[in-house]
Amino acid sequence: MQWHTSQPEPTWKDQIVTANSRANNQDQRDISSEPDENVIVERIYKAVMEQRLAPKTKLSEARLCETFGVGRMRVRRALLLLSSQGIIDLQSNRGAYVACPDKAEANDVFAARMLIEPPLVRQLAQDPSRINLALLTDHITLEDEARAQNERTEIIRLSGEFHTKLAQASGNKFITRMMRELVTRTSLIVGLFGSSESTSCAEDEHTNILLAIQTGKPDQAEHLLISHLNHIQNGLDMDALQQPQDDLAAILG
Amino acid sequence: MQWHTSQPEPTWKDQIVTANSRANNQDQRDISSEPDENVIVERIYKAVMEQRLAPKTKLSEARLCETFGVGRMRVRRALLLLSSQGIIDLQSNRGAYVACPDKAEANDVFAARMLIEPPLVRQLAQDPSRINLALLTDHITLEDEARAQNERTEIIRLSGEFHTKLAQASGNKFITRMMRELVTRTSLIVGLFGSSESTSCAEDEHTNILLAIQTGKPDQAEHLLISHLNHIQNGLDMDALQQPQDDLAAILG
DNA sequence: TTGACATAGATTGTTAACAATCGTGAACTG
DNA sequence: CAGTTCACGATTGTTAACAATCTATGTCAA
Repeated sequence: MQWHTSQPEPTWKDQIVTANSRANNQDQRDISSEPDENVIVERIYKAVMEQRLAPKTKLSEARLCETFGVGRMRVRRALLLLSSQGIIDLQSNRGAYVACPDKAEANDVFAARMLIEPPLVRQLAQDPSRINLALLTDHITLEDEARAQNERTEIIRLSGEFHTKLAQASGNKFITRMMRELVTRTSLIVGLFGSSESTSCAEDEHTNILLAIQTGKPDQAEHLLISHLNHIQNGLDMDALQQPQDDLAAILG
Repeated sequence: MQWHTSQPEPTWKDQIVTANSRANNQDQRDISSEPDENVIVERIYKAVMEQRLAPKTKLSEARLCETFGVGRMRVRRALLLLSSQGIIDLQSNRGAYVACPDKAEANDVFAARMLIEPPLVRQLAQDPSRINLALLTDHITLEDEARAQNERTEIIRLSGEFHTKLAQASGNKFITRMMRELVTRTSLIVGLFGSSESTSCAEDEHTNILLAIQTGKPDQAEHLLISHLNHIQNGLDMDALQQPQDDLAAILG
């Protein structure tokens, strides 16, 4: 949890490896031992979502190659894709670093979410019979289980992915991609600026939002979601450790 | 304009080359003769926005290499980025093809725009003094000029980019990226399903939307935009040429 | 001791040759 | 003649060696 005291070269190899201990056994059409770049992207994405990969962590090509047992080409393709999603920062001749959102970017993320998510849940609640409700109810079940067993990383990831699944429930590919990107950024932001207990707030807020959607109450659903987003944002201390973009702070930590 | 009778290998080399006849002479920090992959991405993006590159057009690596005078690596990186933006479809061992949205995807695009853009313009009109209004007024000027001189490709591109600039005016990086992607897809969709005159509708609608924003009328701005989007969507004939995802139709054309 | 400078190591960027795959067309067979 | 098979050319995917860049260490002089 103490990202802030980031070492110059943290040992994140195990973190990524264990992330796959329980691979999602669906959508896995290719069982070949050689994972393609999508698998690499997915694993790093998951590690970021679970706040196991700290911002500014260097992802060197050589390390990734031996971690995933892949050639350099696959790694470079994966890094390019991750950078296009804003998950990592690709610096020319200097390597790839986990993205480190600054204050302005954090504001943009929340502003974008405030713009998109309220109309989204309103729309979901307006016609709950036409959306993929099972996706959401199943998710709440997973969240409850993780919370009951106190699995920290699972809780953090699922807490964020609830919002991605709201978009998924709409069945709209573009909304889903956008939300996924915003939620990923939010995870990085919460890891950077969040208080130690605010990393996985929203105990029953997700449940209440889903309930409002299920029972077809657009106004209530929208209101609950706005409160929820405000709650997350208010739990941040934006002046906490405003790190500069270069890696000076990482060395001085 | 007759995309529909697509040849197996159209000669699009000149189309891309001429696209750069008037390179945007800003944000061009590197004057080296070797364009990096971003330039390639930008040129192909522009060609798609101007509906000069038809859906399903094959973009072979070798051709792109000689077109841009670049090594294969740059081209492949550019293609990967374009595919991550959904502009092209990257098929394993078969090459890169300009994306060809189907009916379902078109519906998703308009649904997403209906969800995002109305709240966006409403927000812009709520506080017109805090946004980048010059960006929009300048754009309208460009649009009028292009229309006055009857420059077809310019009109088409600017007509789409107005919406991107609405997002840009908000100053939000994420909204901008999302809108850019949606607008690009819309351009492909209009080219595929649009009637011959509906490709550049919205003669003064953009002007009126901007006016409502400038004068601080959120309700009117939102209403005008919704009408505008409906107008675009209604100008399409979704059963026009519902092409299959594989390239059979291209051969049989 | 401190600073600049130079060199060595490590890391990333690039290139070219090689391997694998796909599409096409000719030849063959029923 | 229709359909299948096979082989060739073209295109994409991969690898490994090479080049360029950056980082860090160590030396030397002030």
